[in-house]
Order: sequence, then C-alpha cells, then structure tokens
Amino acid sequence: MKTPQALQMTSFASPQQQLALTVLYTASQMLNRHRTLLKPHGITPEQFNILRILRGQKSNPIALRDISGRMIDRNSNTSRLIDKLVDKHLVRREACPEDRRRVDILLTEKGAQLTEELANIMDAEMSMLQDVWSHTDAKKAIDTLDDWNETQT
Amino acid sequence: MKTPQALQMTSFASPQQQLALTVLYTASQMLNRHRTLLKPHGITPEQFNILRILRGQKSNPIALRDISGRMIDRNSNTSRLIDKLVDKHLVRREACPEDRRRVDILLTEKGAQLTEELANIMDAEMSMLQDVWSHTDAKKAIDTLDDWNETQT
DNA sequence: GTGCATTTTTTGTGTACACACATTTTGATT
DNA sequence: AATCAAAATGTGTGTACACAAAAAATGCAC
Repeated sequence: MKTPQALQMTSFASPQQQLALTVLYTASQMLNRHRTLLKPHGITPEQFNILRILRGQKSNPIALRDISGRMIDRNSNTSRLIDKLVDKHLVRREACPEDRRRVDILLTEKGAQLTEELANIMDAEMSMLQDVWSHTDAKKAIDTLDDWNETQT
Repeated sequence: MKTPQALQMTSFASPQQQLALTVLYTASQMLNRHRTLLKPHGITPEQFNILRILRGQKSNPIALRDISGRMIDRNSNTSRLIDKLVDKHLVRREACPEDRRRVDILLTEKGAQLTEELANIMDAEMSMLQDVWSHTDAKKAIDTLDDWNETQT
C-alpha cells in the first residue's frame, strides 16, 4: 500500500499537512527501529545522540551547554542523560579550566569503544536507505524540510 | 543558516543519512510545537492523536483495537491513553454489542467540542506550512519518505 | 456440547524521559 | 563588596512506553 494505514484518514488534507504527518510517522518508525537496535547495548536513542556528538568531537572536550545546542531534541534534560552515561562509565565530567561554571564532557575509553561499535551498527542500518532513497531525492527532501526548520527558533 | 546546528557535524554523511537525521530533527521540532500548542488545554500530542482519530469517525463507534492500528506510534499503550481521556470526560467506553470482548470508544459532547477547537488550532498551524513548502515539493518529499515506510512492517 | 487455542482488552511492574521549581556555584558588572 | 546573571544540579511530578500476565469472550475441532 502506498500510504500507511495510520495516515489513511488524512487523504483529504493538503500536501503540506500530509507531509507533516508523514514526517511524524516516518520519524516515529525510525526511532522505534533505532531503539530496537540499541536496546541490546542498554543505550536509548537519546543517549546515543549524545555519544554521537561526543564522537564527532574527537576527544576534544565539549561543554554541556554545547551538547544541548546540538541535540536533536533540545528540550531534553541533558544533565540527566549525562548522568545515565556516567553511571555506565561511558563518559566523564571534567571541570572546565577557563570557566569553572562549565563542565566539560568527555568519552571514556570504554565509551569511545562502544560508540564506535554502535556507530557501525547505525551506519549499516542507514546505508540500507540508499536502496530506497535516491541521492537526488534525498537532497531535495532535505531542502524541503530544512526550509521549515529555518523558520523555527 | 541552511542546516540546523544540531546536524552540522554530519556534513560528511551521505544524503540518505542526512535525510534520516533531518527527518528525526524535523519531527522532533514539530512535536515540540504541537506539545506547546496543546499544553494549555491539558492534552498531549499522543492524546490528541486519538481524539483526531475519533473525530474522523464522525460519531461512529470504533473499537480500541482499530484505534491502535491507526495511531502514529502503534506501540503506544492505547488503553492507558484512553484512561486519561476518560478521566477528563472527553471520551467514554461502551460495550460492543456484536463482540463483547471489544470496547467501543466514543467522543463525549465535551470531547467533540474540544477536539473541534484543537483541530482548528492545529489546522491553522499546519496551514502555515504552505508558506514554506511548495505544493509539488511536499508531494515529492512524501513520496520519498513513503518509499521507506513501505519497507517497514 | 466440551475442550482448546485465539483475540481483545485490561492491568501490574519497571524504565526512561520531559518539565518545572528551587538551589548552588561561579563569573561578570557596577 | 554587593548584586546580578549563567551554568549545572537536586528533587519531585507526570507521561509514555515495554514486557508480561491475566481475564473475558469468541470460534473451531472433535
């Protein structure tokens, strides 16, 4: 079927409204998939999002407030999520030398290792998308969605 | 800026991977917006999703299992969400005459009224999208995303 | 009809996250 | 020095979700 049953009833809506619902639906499906993939490792997508950000830093320290800014869901309670990761010894906090109000967050050795492993799993999953999304279609869809993201604070 | 700060670090990824992250990001922003709009009325997006489905039924009774099937997130705990709505006297349960295992869910008068009001608010919000998403771009983006949704169970 | 598997819904239990408020610590401003 | 602002944390509450199990009703094989 072309349109998931969940969205059938909205066929009378404008394409814009349909797209909005499709985005919500697609993201929900993706998140469920990610949750399932990460679960055996005791990591939630929200937690992995932070690990992924730290991985991008390549062992450069990053302040907690900067992590918040880069998170997919900026309203998340970053401190709490970090707590969870500290409990698992995947990241550690460190006083920031320049501004002692801030706290730098760093991947531990164990954390770096796990993140690498999980990143491979997620990359494999994501690369599957190349079979269903063409290069140019993906780019166009990104542009479309970003146009709206720009209008948001 | 063209790309949100949250996704900056992923510029080395394939367009497909970028799109996946963009979808997750966009959906998160949308959901936050919806949550803010609905909050003054004491309704969560998850609860409104159910109200919206019931509204589409136009006072025809619908079984709980059918609601589950149409929800954006099918894994939701529908019974408990219904509980919340019953507590607020927005919906009521009714025994299904044909199959006494089933429970029909119906909007109350109060529920129908509130749903109409909320639907107007959400429609107004959604119609804003026409200013940023063109008709044809929206359609194309839907097709792209649906291509992947089809591959999911 | 009786027994048994299946469907549908509800409930118990535990986990994770969002949100709001207050508080602490440090830095900046005057 | 005093005050104000910023960053992070503590604490509590509400919500959503997963998993398991129970209860009730149905349908089917025999």
